Amino acid sequence: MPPPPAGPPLGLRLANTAKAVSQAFDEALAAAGGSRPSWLVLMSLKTRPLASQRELAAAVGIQGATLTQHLNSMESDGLVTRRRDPANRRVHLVELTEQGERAFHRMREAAVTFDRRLRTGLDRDDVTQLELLLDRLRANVNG
Amino acid sequence: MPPPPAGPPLGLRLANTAKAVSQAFDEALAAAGGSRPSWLVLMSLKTRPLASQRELAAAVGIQGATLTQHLNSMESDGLVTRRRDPANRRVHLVELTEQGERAFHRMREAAVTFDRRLRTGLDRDDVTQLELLLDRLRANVNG
DNA sequence: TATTGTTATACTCTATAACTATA
DNA sequence: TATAGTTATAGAGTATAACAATA
Repeated sequence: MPPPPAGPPLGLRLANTAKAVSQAFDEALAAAGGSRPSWLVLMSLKTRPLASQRELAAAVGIQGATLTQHLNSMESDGLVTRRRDPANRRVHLVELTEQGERAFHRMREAAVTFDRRLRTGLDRDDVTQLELLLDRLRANVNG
Repeated sequence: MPPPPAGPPLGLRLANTAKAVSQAFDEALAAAGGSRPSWLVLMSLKTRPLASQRELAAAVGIQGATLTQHLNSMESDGLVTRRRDPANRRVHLVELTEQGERAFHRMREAAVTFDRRLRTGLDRDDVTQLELLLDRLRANVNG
């Protein structure tokens, strides 16, 4: 069994890289007038516009009550509206406003630009390899 | 120029993986009675025991005032002591107590065990490759 | 004046528990 | 009773600004 390699442990290196990348991404989103949670919410809504808030929270990876907080801000910022589903009045349908659509497009552009920057100097094989390795790390901690 | 690959963008995948891995690591540290900031502080202190708080904050990657908050908790938990440097009384020397030493060893063991789990099924080339790719991502956003 | 560190305060993201409305 | 969502509250981690102590 080989000894572990030198330098900081893998988990710490991953965390440090993710921190640096996430900060840069958050700055890019902020420059486009957004934030990470609002971006994740808008992206999920554009993917499945009719999701209930429960589905939406699960898609974003947060609790329902946490989602409510973000939706409150987004609604008071005029990005989304909530109305009851006539078919089941317990369910609130979340929909993008015109302004929400524009915000989504601005953030998407920022995200695409950021991802291009992130990939600089990586060819397709590098990206595939990296994604594969990341998936294996996740499997190792989730198992 | 090839189109970007399908699926979530690279930055999002990195963030998601890092979130899952970080949560698992935080749980492992918590089970050992620690937390991420206290682990980073203790690790930095063991590496350079005489660092001033400014150096320490920089090593951990946080602001000086933020470090003070963590040191306050750690001091009231009996893990560290602060005393003025006789040579320059502006500087506070941070030192581990006996209890701090024991906490460090518990957390280190948890971290080593975690890293072993994280590497499951990865050979040394995989790890090297992953570290290389992470470094390139970081360089891309820092540049 | 400059440097080191602390205190006061606040922000963001998150969570849990108790609640309301609906079924 | 069960489900969808909200409100109230709290906690962790972070930051900035104003301050005290020291040089």
